[in-house]
Amino acid sequence: MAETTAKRDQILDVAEGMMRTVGFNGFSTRDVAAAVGIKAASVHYHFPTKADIGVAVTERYTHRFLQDLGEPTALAGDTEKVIRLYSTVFRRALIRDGKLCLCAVLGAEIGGLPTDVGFNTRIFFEKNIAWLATALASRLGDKRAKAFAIHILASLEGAMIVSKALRDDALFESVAKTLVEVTSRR
Amino acid sequence: MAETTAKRDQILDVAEGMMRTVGFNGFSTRDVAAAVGIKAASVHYHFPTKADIGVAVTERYTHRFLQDLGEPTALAGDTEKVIRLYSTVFRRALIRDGKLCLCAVLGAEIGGLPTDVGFNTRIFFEKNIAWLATALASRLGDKRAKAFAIHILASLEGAMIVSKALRDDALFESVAKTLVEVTSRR
DNA sequence: AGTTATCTACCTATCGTTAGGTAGATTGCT
DNA sequence: AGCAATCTACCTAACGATAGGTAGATAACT
Repeated sequence: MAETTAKRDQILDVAEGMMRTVGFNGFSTRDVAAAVGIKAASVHYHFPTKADIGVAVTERYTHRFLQDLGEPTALAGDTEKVIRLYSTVFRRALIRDGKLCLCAVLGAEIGGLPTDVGFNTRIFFEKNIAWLATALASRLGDKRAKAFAIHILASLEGAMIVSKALRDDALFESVAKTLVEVTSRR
Repeated sequence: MAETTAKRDQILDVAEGMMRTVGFNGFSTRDVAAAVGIKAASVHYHFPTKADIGVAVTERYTHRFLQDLGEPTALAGDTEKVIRLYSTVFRRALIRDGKLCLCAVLGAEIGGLPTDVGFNTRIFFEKNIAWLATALASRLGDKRAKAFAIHILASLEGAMIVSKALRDDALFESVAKTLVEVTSRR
């Protein structure tokens, strides 16, 4: 049962990678199949439709992302620490994987996604705003925490896109740094 | 000569709209054709390949965008005014058109674009960073101006995506407002 | 033997693109 | 001014390739 799901996970890994570089409409199930070393028909054994792959990828991504973040209350509302932690999780995606945040890509093409995949994209954003708002609330207050939460999320998602497009990691770092400076000194 | 180019422009208008909602790989030349009331083959009379449409759309978009911004030196380095003007141009795209910035979408799926279209996407970002940096330089100094420029561009691009995905214009406004607060009070 | 995972082989729909043609406007030549 | 040549802007029809997806045989593991 441990090794049985290997191919299924491989499919998700490959599909996630492709979604994060070319978008949901930029690859085919055959591309995924070729990358994991099986035939296209076999992909459909694990996931009946391409949309199902999208749903599974987004669910797993959101779950992992929040797991990486940990408990929002663990940082005692320290704005700088929150931004540093949050930036680190994004940085891993961009610099280690060389890929954008899945939901930055999906959010950009949201009008062209299967309904369920679009829905999961929204869930990701909602959960992340909630996480950030909770993490910041104890010192900033609910209203200001919410505004900062959206700002942090938006800046880093945008920074990833610009940074990746211009192939310059320093741009992402610049945004992360400015974010700390500008929100801590208040 | 005035009416002759109507269809060509219509094609660009429709294609831009589609690129900004479903991404470059989310629509077909037939979709464009149907929307302008001609056949797919006739689209290729005006633009040999789909990539050519992408190139023309990105060129026109970048040109218009910079034209809307005007001269960067006209704002005398006033950070608040720069952000307000810049936000307004983005707001028009999001709230009036109900669509994302073209290059936010293209930047997100840059790995899946024809080379020339990806190239033009980069040009857009470069020119916008340059515009913002120039607009801010006289009061902030070159280094800080560059950092702020990237931050403003990234935040607003990201804000559009999150705002559109969650169908809540207030999120964009919140980022624009926070941006002013956080960068003016320095 | 039964389940799980994969295969071959195929289907239908659509993709971007091309070929070949046509009606009507424009141009160049006499 | 008349007429042939050319151009513009579209058309129908079809191309080969690829999309997502399905049915049924086959292999592998327990």
